[in-house]
Amino acid sequence: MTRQRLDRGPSPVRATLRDIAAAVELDVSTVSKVLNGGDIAVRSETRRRIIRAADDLRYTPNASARALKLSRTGALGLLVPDLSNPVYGRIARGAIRQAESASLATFMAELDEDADGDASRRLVLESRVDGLIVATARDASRLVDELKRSSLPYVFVNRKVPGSSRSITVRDEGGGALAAQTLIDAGHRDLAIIGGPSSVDTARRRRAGFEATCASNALDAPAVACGPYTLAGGRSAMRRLLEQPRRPTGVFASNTLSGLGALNAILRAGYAVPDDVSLITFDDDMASFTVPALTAIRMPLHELGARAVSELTRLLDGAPPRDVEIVTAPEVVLRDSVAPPPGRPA
Amino acid sequence: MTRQRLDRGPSPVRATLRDIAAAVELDVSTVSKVLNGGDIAVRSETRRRIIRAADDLRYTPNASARALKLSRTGALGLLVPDLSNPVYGRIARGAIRQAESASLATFMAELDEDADGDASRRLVLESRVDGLIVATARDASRLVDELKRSSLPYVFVNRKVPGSSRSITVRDEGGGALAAQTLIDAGHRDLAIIGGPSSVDTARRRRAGFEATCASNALDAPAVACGPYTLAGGRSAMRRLLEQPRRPTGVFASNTLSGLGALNAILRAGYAVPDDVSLITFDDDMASFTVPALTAIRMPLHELGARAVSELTRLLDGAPPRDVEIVTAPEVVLRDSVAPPPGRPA
DNA sequence: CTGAAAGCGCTAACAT
DNA sequence: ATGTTAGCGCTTTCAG
Repeated sequence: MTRQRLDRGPSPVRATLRDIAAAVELDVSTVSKVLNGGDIAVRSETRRRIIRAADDLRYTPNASARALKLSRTGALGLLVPDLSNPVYGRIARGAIRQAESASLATFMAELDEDADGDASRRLVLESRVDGLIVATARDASRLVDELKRSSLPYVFVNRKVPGSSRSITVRDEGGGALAAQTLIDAGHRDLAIIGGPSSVDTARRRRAGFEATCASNALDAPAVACGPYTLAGGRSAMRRLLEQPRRPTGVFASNTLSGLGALNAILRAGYAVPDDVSLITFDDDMASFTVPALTAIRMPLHELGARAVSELTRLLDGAPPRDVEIVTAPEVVLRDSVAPPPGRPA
Repeated sequence: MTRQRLDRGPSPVRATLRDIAAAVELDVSTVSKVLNGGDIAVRSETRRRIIRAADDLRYTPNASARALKLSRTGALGLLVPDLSNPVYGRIARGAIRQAESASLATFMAELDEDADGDASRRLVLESRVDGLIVATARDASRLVDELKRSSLPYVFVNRKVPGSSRSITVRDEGGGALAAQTLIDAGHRDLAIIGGPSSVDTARRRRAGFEATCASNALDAPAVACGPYTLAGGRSAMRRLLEQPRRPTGVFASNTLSGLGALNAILRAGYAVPDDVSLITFDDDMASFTVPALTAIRMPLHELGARAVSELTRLLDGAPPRDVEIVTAPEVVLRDSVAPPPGRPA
């Protein structure tokens, strides 16, 4: 049996190094060297011929072969809880683009509703990825165990994980603070916050920032109504706030859905926004669609995703993990839901 | 130089077939056979030992090696225009889950804003995927050329492509028809539609269904205002409709953003929804967040994504491509924006 | 400056 | 019932 590979016919589906080598009558190893590094000892005439042939044959290296040889796949995994949530969509966008500019392909998996994170775990067990970005709030301890065992680089995004310094976050405290300041600047002194579950660290940080700013402006502590970050959660939290003896005039809903729920509750209770109560919300996704359009705090989610990837590539290069807080300041997007409190027009 | 591989130490990062073979003192090929097919000629005692060892060593086959050998990667590519659009998020969800249940990993890339679809093209050129799902409205001819040349299976999702029978779609006509019927059932006779760009085939189909239902109910042809599927587009289309001599009492906005824009325009023009004009919109994503909450036509997007994957796997199995229309009927989600026309209470 | 050889982990046709 | 062999496409010493 000869070592010669059978002729694959006139139009090979995809050119390999061997095809190029044959075309220029050189060895595949030479071709490989030229096509990879740039600065190897090779006659420039030879180099030209090789490059030319590669071009003609539309050569692209086979990712599997390279991965097998190098133990590097050129791919990363991005794990999100829920793709139909635009917040994760925006984070994913940022990540995917950054990955592309680092020539990494992106596997995507949903981590919630995925029993034991099977899809994600397979990505690492089958060595499909060089690293993982975990953007889920849910407890993923099974997966994280697997990650530790496999010594695969990974980062968390938008959540701080105790005992693990590899979290990429945005300035949620700053966002909360900005919300408070915006209401205070409009003249409000009776503030309230619709918070999230205390188990969610972004929720805690937003609230902390809000409360700190109230304090530093010598206001009474704001009323607090917490609940799940859902439409219904925001609605019922808002109802509770409206029933308080001293009804707040400025309310911060610390999440998009909460904000929409809150608006809903206010309007249905017969109050006007912003005439009776001002409302400021978090994350900018649907805020412009309501009537009145909601003033909102916008976080640099796109950058968050991008940064997660660049931190991951740092790890791939051997750097030690670290926590990163995106310093880009949150912005307030002024729309129609914040005005001076009643009886105190601007 | 010996052919024996160097000892990798006590705790190999990831077990290979060779490790198992060593453990049970059999040949790797035997181990491979047992772990792959189930029904090969192997002593059941041997089989047990192998399975056991594989289990103990937590063996998972290396995807790159297998891909290289089999010319099958076990991965597919999902190309969407914009991940921050919840419509594509929902399609992606459905696709990813179905892929998982077919043991396929999912690469994700955005096709818009990606010069020449480079990321997507690399997926196919580098042989990273077994097939592609193209869920983008944009012209992707460069990519499609590449696909044809590479003879890689692919399907389009949510768009019919002329001269190509591999489109997975939902019943957009049915959705349009259902919108019309809903308004007609509420008593409306002066209908209008806010349509999309005529270059978008889903937009055309929604409109066709709407108009057909008007006709079959012996109504005058509805007023039509087309524009881009954006908030501003919907707003300005609606303004035009409101300025017409014979103002429509029932309006169908054939896209989510258009619907939001339309609501906006109506309210700002000083009309009430649904008292002065009823509004029904398309896609259910943000419709429940508005005040009043919008009645909407909900399409089976999740199923659309899932079906795209199952059609793709059919192609992978050698079946010829075909167009598929998801027969699951659109649903109307009744909320608060549709009521009988003014002067004709229920 | 270029080539020969070995091997990444896996599978499959062909022995034995 | 199990083993041998070859090779997928690539990179990387090491020799010439």
